[in-house]
Amino acid sequence: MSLRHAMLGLLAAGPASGYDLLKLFEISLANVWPATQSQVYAELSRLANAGLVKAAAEGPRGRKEYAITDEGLAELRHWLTDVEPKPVRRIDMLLRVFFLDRLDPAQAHDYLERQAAEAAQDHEELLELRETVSQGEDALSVYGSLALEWGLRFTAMQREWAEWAAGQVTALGGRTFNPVPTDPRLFGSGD
Amino acid sequence: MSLRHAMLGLLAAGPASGYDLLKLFEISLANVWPATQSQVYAELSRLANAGLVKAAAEGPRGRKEYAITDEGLAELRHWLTDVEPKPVRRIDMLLRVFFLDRLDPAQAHDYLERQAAEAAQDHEELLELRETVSQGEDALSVYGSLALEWGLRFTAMQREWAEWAAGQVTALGGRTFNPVPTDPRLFGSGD
DNA sequence: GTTCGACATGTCAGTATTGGAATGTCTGAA
DNA sequence: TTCAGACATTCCAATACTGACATGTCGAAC
Repeated sequence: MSLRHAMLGLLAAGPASGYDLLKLFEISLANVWPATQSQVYAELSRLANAGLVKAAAEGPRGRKEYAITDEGLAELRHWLTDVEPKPVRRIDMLLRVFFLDRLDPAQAHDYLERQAAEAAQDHEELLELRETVSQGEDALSVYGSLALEWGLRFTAMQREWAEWAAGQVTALGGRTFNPVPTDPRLFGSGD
Repeated sequence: MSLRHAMLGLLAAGPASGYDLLKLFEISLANVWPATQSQVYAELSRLANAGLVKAAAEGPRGRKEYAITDEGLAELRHWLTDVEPKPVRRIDMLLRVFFLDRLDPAQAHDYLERQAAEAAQDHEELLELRETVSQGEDALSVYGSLALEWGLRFTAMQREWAEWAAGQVTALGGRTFNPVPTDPRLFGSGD
């Protein structure tokens, strides 16, 4: 239910329409929780239905502004203090690492070097983003900069790891492996 | 379509039943791509339907073993070499950081300290896992250890970041912020 | 000889996410 | 004046994932 709480979090800073929220998602939260139009509008209805937000004003072009309710604010605080965040569970980039033995060592090495390059580029982009954003003094910018620092550290770590792993693959060379055990000796010592 | 390719990757090491695959997911891939029973059996049918695997043998208790086909092997290699992995997009732990200004500074600090502790514990668990697994000499273990090293670096990074961020929040104290801009001056210089 | 637990597969309803289509309004620039 | 582009909402079909339910078999230990 993180989308729901992300929307409550944004609305906690002031009333907004679905359209506004969508822009806020794109500008501030794109790197931690992307959301599509259909998701935002649908969830806004559910939120209103649940009494966590209420219609606050109508504007031109059918614009509908919503404001967070006391109940919504309580729910947001509850989520922040009492519910532990769900850890990231699926990492496509790492999943593939398990199957790199199906490739030539040279191809496996390339894969890891590509990941290093990708991480380096992401790192650069975050540095640029920091320049763009550092003017802002609002809360989203201040706390957002903590998140940005996480991204910087993450991409740096990923780049270093991928370089290291590429080196390991080269060191391993084209050696072959014992079969993966799937019989009654399942997951024994591998000998 | 990562589940599909994860299954092809496992079947590339030898024939297996849905039940076998489920165990392999739990033991080897739980930290990078968890899968449930219903997912595995359903995907196995689709894979067979698409000609990427074929029924290889039947055993007691209705056991059905599948083997990867040449087409399946080609698809696996194509996925590994030509399709870039999808980056992780949703990070619940970081999303919450954006809304920490809705809490007392003390509570925000606690949140970050809890994340540090969580990361430290995950790090310990991975160290234990490394001891358990290091006996294995099969390919999943060898390449899996590259993935494990990623986890070790990731949890170390996360712990350090969270400690740092907790310190930042304390340094910021209880200061207040400018409102998040949502009006015509949208996302200006924040002044 | 029974019974418990591991082996083994299949189905279902509910939720989250994606991406696109459909529709219409207002404003500013050419 | 007209017309492109931003503003603004709603609905839909397809896919992915979760957690539970249903069903049955085999082997080993008691």
